[in-house]
Amino acid sequence: MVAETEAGSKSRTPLSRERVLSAAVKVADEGGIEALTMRGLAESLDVEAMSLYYHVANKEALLDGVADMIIEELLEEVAPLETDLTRDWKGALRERSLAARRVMLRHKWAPAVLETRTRMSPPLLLYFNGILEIFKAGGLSYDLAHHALHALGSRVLGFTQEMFDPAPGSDDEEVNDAVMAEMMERLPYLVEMMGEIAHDDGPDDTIGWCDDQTEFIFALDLMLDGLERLAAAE
Amino acid sequence: MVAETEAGSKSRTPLSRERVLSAAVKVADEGGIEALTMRGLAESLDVEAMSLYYHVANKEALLDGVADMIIEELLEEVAPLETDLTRDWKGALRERSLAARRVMLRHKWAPAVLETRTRMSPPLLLYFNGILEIFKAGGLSYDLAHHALHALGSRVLGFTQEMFDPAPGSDDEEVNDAVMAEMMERLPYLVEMMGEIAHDDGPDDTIGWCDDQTEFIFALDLMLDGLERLAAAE
DNA sequence: ACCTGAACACCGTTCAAGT
DNA sequence: ACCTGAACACCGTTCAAGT
Repeated sequence: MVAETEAGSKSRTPLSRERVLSAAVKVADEGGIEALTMRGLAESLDVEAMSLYYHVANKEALLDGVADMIIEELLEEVAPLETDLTRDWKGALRERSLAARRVMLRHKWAPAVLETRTRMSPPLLLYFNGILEIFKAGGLSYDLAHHALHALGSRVLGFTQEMFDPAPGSDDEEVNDAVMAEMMERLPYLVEMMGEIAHDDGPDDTIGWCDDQTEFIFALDLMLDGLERLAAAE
Repeated sequence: MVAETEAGSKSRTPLSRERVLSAAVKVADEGGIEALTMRGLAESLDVEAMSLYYHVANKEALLDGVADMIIEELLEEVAPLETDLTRDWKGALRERSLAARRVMLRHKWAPAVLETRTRMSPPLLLYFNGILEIFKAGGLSYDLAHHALHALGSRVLGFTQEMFDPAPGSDDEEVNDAVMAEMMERLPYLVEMMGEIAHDDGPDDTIGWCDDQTEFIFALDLMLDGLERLAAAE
């Protein structure tokens, strides 16, 4: 009787490290990183929690594996970009950073996870090697390239700490005059800035206040321009 | 009979929000952020875990409070620095960032906690207002100052993601030739860089590889110089 | 080789109750 | 007003046992 193959809960495709990690990414994508528990992950795979331990050592190792999944996706996103590095290393690195950012926007939980990983995994080494290739094509010394890697930091991986959510209590119209007056007094520059910037660039997104993409690019270009200048001076 | 005041475990000084938050910082300083549990914190205060909930709403609120404690320490560290902003805004901001970094080095767990806070607390607003004051003294427009805040990001708060620990398995001398050969082939730029940089700056720290302080300052100056150039062009 | 059940040592948190 | 005990719903993880 081999009929149980299609009988629903019985004999599902066997677990594997790959399947566990993919499922983990999916769980985090759908429910956020706090949804990624060993027990919840197991359930999403229609398996008992303890079965996972046969394929990953523990939760830390699971997160390490998940981080590598993201880096690999990043390598794929970046693969089709490689063209004439020698002609425009700055543009190449810019494109690469923006590609990385696209990946991170698909997995909003990923930056936080990557930041907690400390080990240097093979795919990450590969990724950094690719960035160094761009620097060398541009003629930077290894010394400058090394500093540049640190300086660009998480930006070459596609994320910056976005600092703060849209607004603390943006729905409270109850900013009474007393509070406002005190803010004017104690935080004059902040208040003035908010007044000035808010009008600036029209109603492009919901709040029209801080456009992450714009700020990401601003910082990226600021560093790339600075590096170019340093490279020229070497 | 008021003698129980000195009788040891009885009638200790009563809890308060301040005492809870200070104790929380101390626990994290001594045992790392993972030591900061409601139960552990309570024990350090010689109190039951549930007593904490009278002074903080929950653990998130506790972390919010702890983050504010750090920002306030930061404001104190930065207070004695204020001098002639108009003459040298870049230097002023540089000093401020380095002061902030000193605070973060005293509380190594703090950057990770601050990064998870989303709300804009009063002390944080005050801190940002101070930075804006510097930008304005330097003649930057609010538009540029706003971009600058985003670009400098966590650097004005004294931290950068230090990326990676000293080494993944730095104690294994077992890097056999096969592995090394494969690395040379797949990661030529990384291998070459490591060879070149390692010798560079002598045996200053243990590994002599990545000096966080140096990299922090490199990135900081890179951005400040870039901003200065943009400000001059405005 | 791969998966599981029962159990352990931890979490944060509620709620009714004590002083 | 401030603190507590007992209990609940969750964690990650071990270990001996199943197939």
